[in-house]
Amino acid sequence: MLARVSSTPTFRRLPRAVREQQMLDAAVKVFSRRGYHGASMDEIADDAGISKPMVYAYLGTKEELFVACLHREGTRMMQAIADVVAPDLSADERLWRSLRAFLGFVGAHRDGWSVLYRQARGEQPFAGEITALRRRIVEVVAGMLEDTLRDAGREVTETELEVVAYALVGATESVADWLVDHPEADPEQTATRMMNVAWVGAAQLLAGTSWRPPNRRGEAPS
Amino acid sequence: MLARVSSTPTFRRLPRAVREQQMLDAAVKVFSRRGYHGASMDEIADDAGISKPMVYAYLGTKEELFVACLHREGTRMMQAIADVVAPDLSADERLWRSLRAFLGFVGAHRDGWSVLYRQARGEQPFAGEITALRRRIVEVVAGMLEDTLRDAGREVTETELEVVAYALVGATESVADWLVDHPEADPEQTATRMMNVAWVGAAQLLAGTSWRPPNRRGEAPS
DNA sequence: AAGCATACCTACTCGTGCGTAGGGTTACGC
DNA sequence: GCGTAACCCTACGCACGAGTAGGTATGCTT
Repeated sequence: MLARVSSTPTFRRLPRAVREQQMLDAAVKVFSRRGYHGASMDEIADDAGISKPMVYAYLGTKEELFVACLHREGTRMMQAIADVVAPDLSADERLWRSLRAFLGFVGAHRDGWSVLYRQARGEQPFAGEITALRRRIVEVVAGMLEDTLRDAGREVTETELEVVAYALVGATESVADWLVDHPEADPEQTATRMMNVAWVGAAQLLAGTSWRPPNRRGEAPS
Repeated sequence: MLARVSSTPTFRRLPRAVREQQMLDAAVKVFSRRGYHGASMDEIADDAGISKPMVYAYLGTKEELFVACLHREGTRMMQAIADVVAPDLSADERLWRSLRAFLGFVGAHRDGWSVLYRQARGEQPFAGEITALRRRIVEVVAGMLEDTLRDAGREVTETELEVVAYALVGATESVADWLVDHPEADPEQTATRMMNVAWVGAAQLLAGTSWRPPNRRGEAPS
């Protein structure tokens, strides 16, 4: 039995920490391309240049591996935002910087985060985890809105705030998706456009300019 | 071999069209609860009160079955909107009615459409189909915006329009999700809130009130 | 009443892919 | 140099679930 005929002797044994990162890189890549179920542990192991039992030894089951991917990429994304946002900034500036950082991040890693994120929202085992993350983000956004609103001396119910925040978050996710499959688009400019519709809308709304349903024809009042 | 010991003799043979609907009902239910992969054909058949080969005979493979679900629910949703929108209405009224109908529909079928929709966006085989549908909707929304904008005598690039439309669509989807897991919420009122942020934002924006990125500190101009 | 199409079933095959048993080899401490 | 612990492998067991083969009963037509 001839072993390792030729090929670069890159088969050096590597410390655990390094291999784990390589595995995660491979996993993110394969999960993104094939989806959670479409991805096989064999392919991930193969892509990481390692054999399957190693993956199990280091990162656990497929489900745990996916969570680990989600966790790493999610943390990176949050970090990218945290790096540019300081708590002493005004609410609109905080929102602007977050948006900029977020779309910049998505644009820079066109696969990876946003793809995993979409995957996770569908699959039962992860939907909960993702929903929790999403809720945290919504609360931050709602907080920003509330700050501005308080300065303007306006009262709004919590539900109202929540819905508006959900709308903003959803809009941003959607625009991020758009960014992912428009490689020629500039994240910076896209962020500006997004900020336009989001902030102008929210600001005007909170300032009191509200839209009311028309009652023109055939709408029976109760 | 005793067959059918007791139980209601509901085991009457039913015409194909009826059974197909029962199967689709069961499929939608199971797919929503378990997700595409989590659902088994056995469970769907069981839930429909029928055996597996029947499902294959009438609706084809699992993938085809899921597409059939998507198709039926999607058509129902589109129909709910088409029922209340006439082409001779003003753009804002068209948008308002669509929104109202959409959130009303989602609210009325709290599982079903929106859950399947989320599922489909993640899985590779259906992502294409869903993206196409989504694009059509985005184009409709973009059309509404363009109409209004043309009336206001303002010029905007197609890309700008597309991004704003994507933002609006994403925001609506997100709010729909919120509605799904807030059973106590009123779709009508939610639609109004949504219209507030969407339309006021878009209208103000297209009227020329745009937000510009601040250039306060340390931002080197190119 | 015979014929026939359609509705319907039980009981299989078989691929796929997760997870593991059990064993080799390299580095590092002593 | 020698033990020990970490790294890494080939090869398998096994469950699960999609899809099917082949046969039975029922109602509708003539």
